[in-house]
Amino acid sequence: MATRTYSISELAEEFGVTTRTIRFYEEKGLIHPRREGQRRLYSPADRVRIKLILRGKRIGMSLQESVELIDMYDPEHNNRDQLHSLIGTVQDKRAHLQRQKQDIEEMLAGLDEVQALCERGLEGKQ
Amino acid sequence: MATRTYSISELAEEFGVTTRTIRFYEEKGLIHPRREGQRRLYSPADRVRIKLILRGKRIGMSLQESVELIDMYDPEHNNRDQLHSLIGTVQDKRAHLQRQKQDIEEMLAGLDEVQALCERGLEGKQ
DNA sequence: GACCAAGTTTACGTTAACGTAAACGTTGGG
DNA sequence: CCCAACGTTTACGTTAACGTAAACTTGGTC
Repeated sequence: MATRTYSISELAEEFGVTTRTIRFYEEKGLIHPRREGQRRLYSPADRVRIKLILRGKRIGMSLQESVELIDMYDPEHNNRDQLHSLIGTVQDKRAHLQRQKQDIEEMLAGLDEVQALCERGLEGKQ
Repeated sequence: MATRTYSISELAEEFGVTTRTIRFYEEKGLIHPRREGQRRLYSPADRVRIKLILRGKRIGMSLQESVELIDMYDPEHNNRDQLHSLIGTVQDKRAHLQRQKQDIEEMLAGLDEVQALCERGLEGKQ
């Protein structure tokens, strides 16, 4: 089962970024595509990494933060101490994300308010 | 009822930022504190603006974006066209925020997974 | 009156995350 | 054979959001 690969422009278009961005992520050690001669060949795994990085960006994470989060998935952690400290990190990230989620919910509530005010304003002018 | 005011260092400490940051926000036109002689005096309204700006920052908004959102609350919009376009902007912001919220929920689900894996790992080593 | 803490202006420095441009390789089609 | 599309490296430029430092003022206090 020959695993699919992607070209750089293919991924750039899919994710709405430039090829420069994707090369930049490689420069920073965030991804490590294969090479075919000189050309980069991206695996589905590479593609997912990019996707996760961009997801992180959308909620204001730095590239480093995204990578740290992504790397929590792969099991380089073997012994008990590492597992414990990883669980600690997970708790921290969770707390951070929950705070962000609450911020967003407050903003959404604010938008509801604004919209209600707008509609009342329009009603008067009708 | 004499309304309370705040000094710059007071607010800086409350929000965990430097005074430089607060002055920078003023430089960019995000806040307009009164002056008493040379000193800046911040009103409760100023304080809230800073709070909202920092809330925006936490979810990755730029300062400009935060201000745009904050300014949606004050009614400078009088006529129907302005109200309609404001409602449109509200919809856009809402969509954006909902996307971010979903991103966060996905990440939280991912963290649950990681933690479960950790705990299974620890169980084996017990 | 000397001093200190808190505030002020001015100005240059810094970091992240790319943008932009130049100069070059390669490969499939007409 | 040529060129147009796609890719590559190298390198300098850019913007946002402050940090940092220097030099000055001001209000209280010992």
